[in-house]
Formats: sequence, structure tokens, C-alpha cells
Amino acid sequence: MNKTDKRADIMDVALNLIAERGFHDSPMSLIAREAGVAAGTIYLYFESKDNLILALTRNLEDRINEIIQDGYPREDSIREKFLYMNRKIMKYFMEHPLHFRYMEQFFNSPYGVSHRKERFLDKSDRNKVMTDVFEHGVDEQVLKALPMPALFALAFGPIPTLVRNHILGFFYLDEATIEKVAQACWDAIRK
Amino acid sequence: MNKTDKRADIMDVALNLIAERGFHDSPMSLIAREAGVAAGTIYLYFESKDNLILALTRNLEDRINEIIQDGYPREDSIREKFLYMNRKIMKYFMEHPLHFRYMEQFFNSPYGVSHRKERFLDKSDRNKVMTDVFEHGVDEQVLKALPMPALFALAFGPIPTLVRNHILGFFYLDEATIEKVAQACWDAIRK
Amino acid sequence: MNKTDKRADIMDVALNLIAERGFHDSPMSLIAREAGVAAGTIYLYFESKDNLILALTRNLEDRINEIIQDGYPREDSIREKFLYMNRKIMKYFMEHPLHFRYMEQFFNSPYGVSHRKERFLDKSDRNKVMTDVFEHGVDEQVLKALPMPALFALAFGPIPTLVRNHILGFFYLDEATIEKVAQACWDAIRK
Amino acid sequence: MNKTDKRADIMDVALNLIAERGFHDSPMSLIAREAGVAAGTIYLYFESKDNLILALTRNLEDRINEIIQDGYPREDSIREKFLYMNRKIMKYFMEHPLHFRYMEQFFNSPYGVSHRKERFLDKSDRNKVMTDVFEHGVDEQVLKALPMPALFALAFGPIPTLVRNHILGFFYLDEATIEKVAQACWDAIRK
DNA sequence: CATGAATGAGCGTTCATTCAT
DNA sequence: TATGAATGAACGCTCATTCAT
Repeated sequence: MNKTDKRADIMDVALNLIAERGFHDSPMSLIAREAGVAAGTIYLYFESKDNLILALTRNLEDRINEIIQDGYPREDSIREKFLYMNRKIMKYFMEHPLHFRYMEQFFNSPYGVSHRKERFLDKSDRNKVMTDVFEHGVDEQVLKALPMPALFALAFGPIPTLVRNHILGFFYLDEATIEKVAQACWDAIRK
Repeated sequence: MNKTDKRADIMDVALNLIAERGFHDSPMSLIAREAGVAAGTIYLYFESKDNLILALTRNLEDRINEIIQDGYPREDSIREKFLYMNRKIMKYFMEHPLHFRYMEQFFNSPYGVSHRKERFLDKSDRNKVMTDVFEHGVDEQVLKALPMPALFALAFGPIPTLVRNHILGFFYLDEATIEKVAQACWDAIRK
Repeated sequence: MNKTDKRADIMDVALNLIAERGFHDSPMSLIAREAGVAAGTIYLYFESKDNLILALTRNLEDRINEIIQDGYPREDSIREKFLYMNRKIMKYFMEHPLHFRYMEQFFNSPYGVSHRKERFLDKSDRNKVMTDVFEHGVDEQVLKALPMPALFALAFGPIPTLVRNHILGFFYLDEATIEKVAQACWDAIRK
Repeated sequence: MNKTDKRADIMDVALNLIAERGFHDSPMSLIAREAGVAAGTIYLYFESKDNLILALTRNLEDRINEIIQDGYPREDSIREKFLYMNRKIMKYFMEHPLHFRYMEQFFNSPYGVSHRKERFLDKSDRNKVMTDVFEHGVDEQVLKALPMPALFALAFGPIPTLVRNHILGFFYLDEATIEKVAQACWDAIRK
């Protein structure tokens, strides 16, 4: 087992535990035990628990962004671009419920708030793509004349609730419903 | 000061502390100090910290539901009923950012999940009103033919994101925007 | 047992342990056990280990200063004043070997250095008395014309070595020898 | 690089780190890193941290003794011999503040006490020279009739305080003052 | 000889909860 | 009812030491 393996194991275990039990019910000792290493070993790979969490979050965001942007229809209409992204995000979280749970935990923690601020100011990532789409959409009068944060909220805000209800088993989000929901989100933002 | 006063004081202090600092940075000893009682006293009114949190959450939900339903247009159209509710919720949380923060904290915690399950099965509260509206809307083909949880998500899912961005100061949610957003949510669910 | 008792017990135990084993071999858990309290209890009386050590040191200094200055011959000659002080310090530490060991530990630790700086600038305590004596002595040409720190070193520098050798049993510092040594220190500083 | 080099490097780094940061803030891993070797390598040369410290101390003492005795006036009077030694020690530590700091750390630690006992019984080193001088001095009634440990304390006890105050910048120990202080120490022990 | 990843006991500290008053 | 001192298990983290390579 090489260095990368152990690091990855620890992150993997941490992701699972935190997703299921929350940050403060996932002690380092438990993460270590589940990862099959000694408590001190984690500190060879991560400076602190905060650091592990940050690394984990960044890693997860990168994976999500990569997957989500794969196959993105660069040449299609605004509508198609939006629908594509919306579906993709829904499906990603439905297929990776632990990532979803983890992200929900993360964004509602002291880390989360400052992270959000950082993200908000940093236009270099996932947001970038959609921001462009939305800005064009507004300019071309395809979309409602609303501030970016409002458009984002309308476009993607329903997803967490939807996915959560699906994951918790309150209803089943099938392919057809996904399609209808994506379309409904489009209705919310389109002119 | 009678029993109710002290109980209420404790809950009030707990709400404020938890909203600002999170659950695990709001020790019972601090809650007690801020509430002007001894640590042991809290345990006369609440079995445990978990219990206090549950009581607090229920209390808050009740207050919110009550306020939200005040002035509800029972005789208006489905559209008007929905718009009314949507605006009211947005405004409530904008005006009570600590309640908003508290609820976000709560719903993303181990408590949150079981609480949601309980709520989902219990049709006796806020959901009831909107559930009726939505069910009629679907029957009368005013609303899209989607499962209830999907309609709820589309209708109210954008609100937390919106309010959070407003509270964090990322943009200003003025009266006109609130109106447009409420209308956009309607567009999402209407046929 | 009242609050003061427990606080005093903890300080007493800490003094003994630290004197015998040093700071880093006197864990809080051991101090607690020896003091007959739970680990957390120490933190009711002291903010931190550092704090406990500081409190202990100040307390000890106060006791030492008080005892040393008791009976101080305010009306006698410079020589008598000096001899009195010198003997008194020697005897105090001979009779309180743990205080001696503790102080030696303390002054050779990160705390000690900053503490010394503080003490050096603060003329309000024990030093004050001797500083006055020494300054008069130099002015009146009774003492050698040396900087204060040099006079202090000559006057009191031999004491730690002496007391240490006595405590460790390398020789026996009897009354007659104390007298001769005090006189020898006087010879070192007198003109 | 041969065995001796690495061993010497480790000791050198350890000396510097311990002098500046103290024993328990100088972890083996840091010593290793600064010495440019792996953590495990130290254990090829020293059985344990304690062992390294002991070796370091002995090594330092040897170096100091050697330097101090270089130029020793074997044919001069007792007074000249003493003054020579006294000045030399003062100057050595003034010029090697890290050695001074290290020695102070060492002698006030669990190691220190047992080390002192050992030294006290072992007449083969630095003490030997001065012991002879002092014994002759007492016999010939040049020095006060005091036990050896008392004479040593009077003769060299002021030096640590003096050097410490100098190193900490509380006063400046110049050539003229050194001379006066050495003379004052002589006054303390001479008949 | 040399490495450095891995260990795990032990540290200082926190905090939900209890109970004698 | 109300107190608040006391508890002690549990936490995040460090570091002297080991051992497979």
C-alpha cells in the first residue's frame, strides 16, 4: 500500500462517516479505526481535522465539477445547456447520496459559510459556466431580468430538497420526473 | 418569574446561541449563563440537550407556521394562495435571520433527518395547507402533474438559497425582486 | 471542604509534583489524582496548566517575600540589612526544599524567562528593598561601584548553589557556615 | 560523510534546538530534520533521547573544560589561578550563549540532579583543578575555612546570574566589569 | 547503515450531566 | 425549585520509538 492509498482511504472513510454522522460525531479516532490506521497516522497526511475536511471538500467539489461538465453541450441553446446541467447535477447526487449528505453537512458548518463567501467571489469554477449562460440569457431576453443569485436559486435551489426527499425515500425520482423537474426549473427562470 | 418564563428564557437564549455559533459551540453551561440560570436548572425543564433542541425546533416551527398562516387568503385562487405563502415565508426569514440560521443548522444535523421523516408522515401542520392547495391544483390541471415532494421542492426549494444569499449580503432581496421570485416559483409549478 | 480548600489542595499537589518531577512530567491528570479530584475539576479553579503554574509561582513568591521581609532591620546599617536578608533567604530555602526545587524549575522554563523580564522592570517587590540598600551602599561608598545586576549576582548568586548542595546532601549547611557564607557574600560586595 | 560526522551533526543540532526551545519543545523528528537525517537514524547513534542528551552534556562539558583550562597559570599564585579561571568561565559563556542556555536547561531537569550527584562524587574533571587550588588555599590560610561546596558556591555561584542578565540584555558585562566581578568573587573566598 | 511511515500511549482540555445542598 | 461544584469520558493532537524496506 503506498502513500496515496492510505491518504485516499482516510478521506474515503471520513467522507462516509461525516456524511452519515456529521462532523462532530466523527472523531479522528473513529476515522482512524475505520481506515485501519493508528490515530497518529492521519496527521501524517493531514495537518488537522479542519484540514482533512477542507481537503475532502475540495476533492469532492473537483470530482463533482469534472463529472458534471463532462458532455456539456457547448454549441446548444441556452435552454439545452441549462437542462443538461440541471439533470446532471440531480443525477450525480442521486447516484452519490453520501456526497450529497456530506456537502449538506459541510455547507452548514462554520467551514461552509466562509467557503461560500470564497466561492461567491471566485468566478473560476463551476459557477463560471452557468454564470455565462445566465448572463447571456438575460441579455438576450431569454431569461427573466433577475440578479444572478436569484436566478441561481430558482434554477438549482429545488435540487437539494428533491434529492434529499429521494434519498430519504419519501418519493422516487425517476427518469421521467427528473425530466419534468428540469423543465420546471427552466420555466422558473425563462422569460 | 414563573416556570414558563424561565423555560422560555432558556429556549430563547439557546436559539440565539445556536443560530450564531452552531450546536456544538453552544455548551449547556453557556446557555445557562446567558439565560441567567444555573447549569442544573436547564435539566429541570429539559431532559437533555437533545431534548431542548427538539423542543426549540418545534416551538419555532409553530411560531413560524402561525405567523405565515396569518392573513392567508382562503377564498382566493390557487395562484394567489401560493404567491401569498411564498412571499410570506421569504419575508419571514429575511426578517428573522436567526430563525433562518437556526433552522438551517437544525435540518443539517442528525436531528434533522429523523425530524424530517416524522414531519413527512405527519400531515397535520403547515404542509397540510399547501398540500391541499397543491393537490387541488394538480386535480384541476392548474399545476404540473408531479408528485407532491417534487412540487414542494420546486415551490419552496429556491427560498433557502435566496434568503441565505441575502443574509450573507451577496445581494439585496428587495420588494420587487421578492415579487418576481415568487412569480418565478409559480411558473415552475403551474401547468 | 470549601472552594479555597480544593484550590489550595491542587496548588499544593502541583507544587510538590513539579518540584520533584518537573513541569512536563507532572500531567494534569496526575495532579488531579493526587489532589483527589477529577481531571476537569482543576479547570474550575485554573484556566489552564499555564495558569495554574503562574498562580503557583506568584503565590510562592508572595509567601517567600512576606517571610523574608518579616523582621527586616529597617534601622540598622547597610551591612546588617544585607546580612539579615542573605541569611533569611538561605534558611527559607533550606527549610522549604520543595519551594527551592520548584523555583529552580520555574526559572528555567519558557515561563521563567519572560517572568524574569517582567520582574526586572518591575521595581515594586522584593528587589525594591535590596535595590534601595544597594543604591545607598554604592552612593555612600560602602559597596563596590558595580551595576545593580552585578551586585545582585555577587550577593545572592551563591545561594542557589549552596542550598542545592545542601538539599542534595553534598554537605551540611549548619548555622555557623550560614553565618560565614553570609559574611563572605558581604565581602564580595563591600568596598 | 562518516559515522562521526553524522553523530556530531545530530549533537550540534540538538544543542542548538534545546538551548533555544528547551527539551520538551525539541522533538526528535525536528532534530532529525534539522540535522538532515531520518528520524530513525538518530537511534543508530543514540539509544534514546535521554541518551542523546546525556552524551551532549558530557561532550559540552568536556569542550568547556578543555577551553577553560587552556592557558591555565600553573605556576602562579592561588589568587591568580582563581582569577584566571573565574574570568575564563565568564567569558566562555558570554561568547557561547547557547552553551550557557543549554547548561541551564540541563541542570534544571530530572537529568540534572542525578548528573550532579555523579559529578560530585567524581573528582576527575574540572572540579579537580579548582579543588586542589581551594584545598591548598584553605590549608595555607589564604582562603576562608569553609567546606569545599561552600567555597565553590561563593566562587562561581554569581556567574550564572551575571551571564544570564548579560545574555538577556539586562545590563552589559564589559571587560572592566568582568575584572571587578572576578576580584569580588576572590574577596568572597579569600581570608 | 539509513530511511521515514507508522504506531499508540499520553497529553491538555471540554462539556453534558449529576447531586448534595 | 434552584443551585453550581464536581465528574470523567471523550476529544484533537504530539512525539519517542520501531521496523520493513
